[in-house]
Amino acid sequence: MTIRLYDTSARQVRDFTPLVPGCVSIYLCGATVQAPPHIGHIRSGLNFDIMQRWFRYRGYDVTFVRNVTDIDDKIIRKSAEQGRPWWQIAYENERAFNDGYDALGCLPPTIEPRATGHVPEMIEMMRELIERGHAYESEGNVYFDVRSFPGYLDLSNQELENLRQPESEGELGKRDQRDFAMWKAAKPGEPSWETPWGRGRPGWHLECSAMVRKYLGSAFDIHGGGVDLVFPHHENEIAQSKACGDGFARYWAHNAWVTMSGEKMSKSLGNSVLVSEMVKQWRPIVLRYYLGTPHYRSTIEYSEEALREAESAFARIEGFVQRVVEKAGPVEPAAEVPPAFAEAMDEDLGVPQALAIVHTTVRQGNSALTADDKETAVARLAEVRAMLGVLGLDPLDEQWAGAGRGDDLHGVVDSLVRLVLEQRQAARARKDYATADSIRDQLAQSGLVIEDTPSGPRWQLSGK
RNA sequence: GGUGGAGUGGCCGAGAGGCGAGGCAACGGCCUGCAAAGCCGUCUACACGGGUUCAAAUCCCGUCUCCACCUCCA
Repeated sequence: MTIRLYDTSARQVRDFTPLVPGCVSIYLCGATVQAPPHIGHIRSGLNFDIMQRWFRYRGYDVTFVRNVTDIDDKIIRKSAEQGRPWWQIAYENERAFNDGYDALGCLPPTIEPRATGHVPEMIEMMRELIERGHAYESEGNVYFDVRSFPGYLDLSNQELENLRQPESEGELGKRDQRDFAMWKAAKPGEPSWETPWGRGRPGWHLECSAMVRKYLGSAFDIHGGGVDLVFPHHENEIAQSKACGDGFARYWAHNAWVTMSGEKMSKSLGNSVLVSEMVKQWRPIVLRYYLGTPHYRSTIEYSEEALREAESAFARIEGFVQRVVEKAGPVEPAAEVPPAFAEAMDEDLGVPQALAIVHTTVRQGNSALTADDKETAVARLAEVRAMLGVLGLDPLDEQWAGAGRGDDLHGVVDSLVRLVLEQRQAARARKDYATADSIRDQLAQSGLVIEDTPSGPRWQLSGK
């Protein structure tokens, strides 16, 4: 019954005990909105969406914060290149991210705070850190003194001495080259905010520390993000927050990425597959199945073939759902998922094993359907719907309603197809199979798959 | 150089000392006028070399290959 999670800082799976009984607070590092999302970005959102859903299923009251970092070097550079305000570029991409999350059925976070909306909180934090001797101002920049904080690099298990010496690029006045900027002095023409140390803008890490404190308090349960954030981003967050006296995150969860030909998909490598392109080629629910069902700590190697497999595998589940509903009418999800499914999910969100239970249940349901055992088939479907609901993959859930289904047209097409199928049934009755097959072929050309079942023919779109 | 991760059958993808996840594909069977869908069955694998053990994909030692992070990153 206890949920267990792999904790990056402990480097092992740990029992999850919430800070406040019955509640779980999650902070996920969301997007730096300097470009539209590729499927790797959305995978991260998806992994934590499933985490959120599982905690809810287990009865927790979930507070889920997913931030938007809407100011950074690249946004500023693009703004200059395109001659458009920084906030246009940031907001445009923020919308693209949200479109992606929505398309793949991610539940909205409790709040989605933006970095630039929290400058006063950042200033307050810097003031505290300077007072406590963990930070210093230099030429309008505010740097964190990494040697002043003994726990620095504990999360990534590194030694300060082993870090490669970073190149000092425009970051002058550092006491140690490994000190990082919390605040950057404004250069001419750059967006800037007023502070006690002059005008400037946030560095990359401060916004998360400030927003965590504002929305989740000085200590909270789970901090998530992609593995590539472990260092420097999360180390620097820890340094800032803990040096202020905050307890900060109690568990660290990091998702693996999506690779392309073995290499990490990333904007800078130019091997990105944009979500907006993917949803044109694949049904969103199939994309969700593909990106959401491997374990969150396993790399996904992108391939068209794997996507086609996901499509077939999901069609199998979906076919079962449809056949039961056609035969028995609407079926509500069961109140509880099968115990084996729950066990798998409890153990560090074992979605792949949990999915095996879904498939096994589908097979049992299909057998019941063949045996005309309606009661068992309905019971299995109720379980399947409950399990798919936790994974966000229930095709009957209203979140997917209308997606590619064309509600109004469906009825019209259905009656037209039935008319044609009556002709075919008549042909079959008089054993005129040439005509019957020809009708089936023509319907196939129109994109319809015909199946003859003991209770009559049924049709569906071939893309489903 | 430091730190973390990976190598599983035709393919994808779990597992982490015994009781063979699951899916896709293929093949055979049942069903079907033929199909489709479904069901049953077949193919039974853990990078390499040693070791521990009654028993190793799993633990230990060594080797190889790949990936990631080391101040842009989900």
